[in-house]
Amino acid sequence: MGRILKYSKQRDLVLKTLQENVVHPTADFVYAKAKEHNPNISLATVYRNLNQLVESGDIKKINGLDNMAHFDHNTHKHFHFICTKCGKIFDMPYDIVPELNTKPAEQKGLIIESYDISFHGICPDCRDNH
Amino acid sequence: MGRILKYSKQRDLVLKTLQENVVHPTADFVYAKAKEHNPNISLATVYRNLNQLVESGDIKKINGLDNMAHFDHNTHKHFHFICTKCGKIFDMPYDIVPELNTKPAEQKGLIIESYDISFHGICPDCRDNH
DNA sequence: AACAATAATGATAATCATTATTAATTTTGG
DNA sequence: CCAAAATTAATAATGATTATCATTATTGTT
Repeated sequence: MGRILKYSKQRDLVLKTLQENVVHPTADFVYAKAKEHNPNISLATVYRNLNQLVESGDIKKINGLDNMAHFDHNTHKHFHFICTKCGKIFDMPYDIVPELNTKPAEQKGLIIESYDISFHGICPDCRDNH
Repeated sequence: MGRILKYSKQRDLVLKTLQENVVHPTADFVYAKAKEHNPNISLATVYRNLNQLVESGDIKKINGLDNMAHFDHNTHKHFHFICTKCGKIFDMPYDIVPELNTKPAEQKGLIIESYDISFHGICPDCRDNH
């Protein structure tokens, strides 16, 4: 079981930093932003708290975009669109995908509990600015 | 542009190793298997050739499962099911997902070029062997 | 308010997957 | 066979993330 969490200003700051940034930042970005409010905060503390917040379900981790983990304060079910030019991440509504036919999976004996979708393409900025 | 590829026994071995293993192995696994046929092959050579084969479209790279890249000799369009217990990866047919409604994305100015879906759940083995 | 138990921090070392470097070898076309 | 260029093996380097550890902060209880 996870150990009992005690309050900490740093964890609070990490969470607020994530919530105040619409982007889907990396640990490094959160570290830089958090430092503006607490110059003494350590990178390890940011990593530790991000992981704890993921563990507790307060935020989500996004893997596989580049070689860094990104973090998302939006815990509602949704998907992501990643621009293949600039790498920025956009949210996509959950209902873009209709009900799936899980029969083929069930026939194989697979029990589907969830699914993630990542869309790839070009964002408005990269389309317009050539 | 990519440079001209010359034949190499090692690249051949890496590709064959991938094709002969139904699993979706990591570079480490390919390295271990390839070593059985060529004990002198280097890990860097395996990485280099895996990346070249991805580049040339002969294989695909799967990111975001764990902290390691997995490789897939199946270049047909398909999705993946990852068992949350054992981590094994299973193929899912492409037609499990019906046509998507891309209107919401287009209204935001996003141009969708492709999408990946990863299913998560329990595989038959992990379900049966409790 | 002081105490004891334990979680959290900051600083930094360690880890681990992947990539870069480089001298020697292999491939390929002429 | 030759020369140009790609490939290799071995290993160092990189970069994100995690572990370690002495010190500090939090929390519940006297």
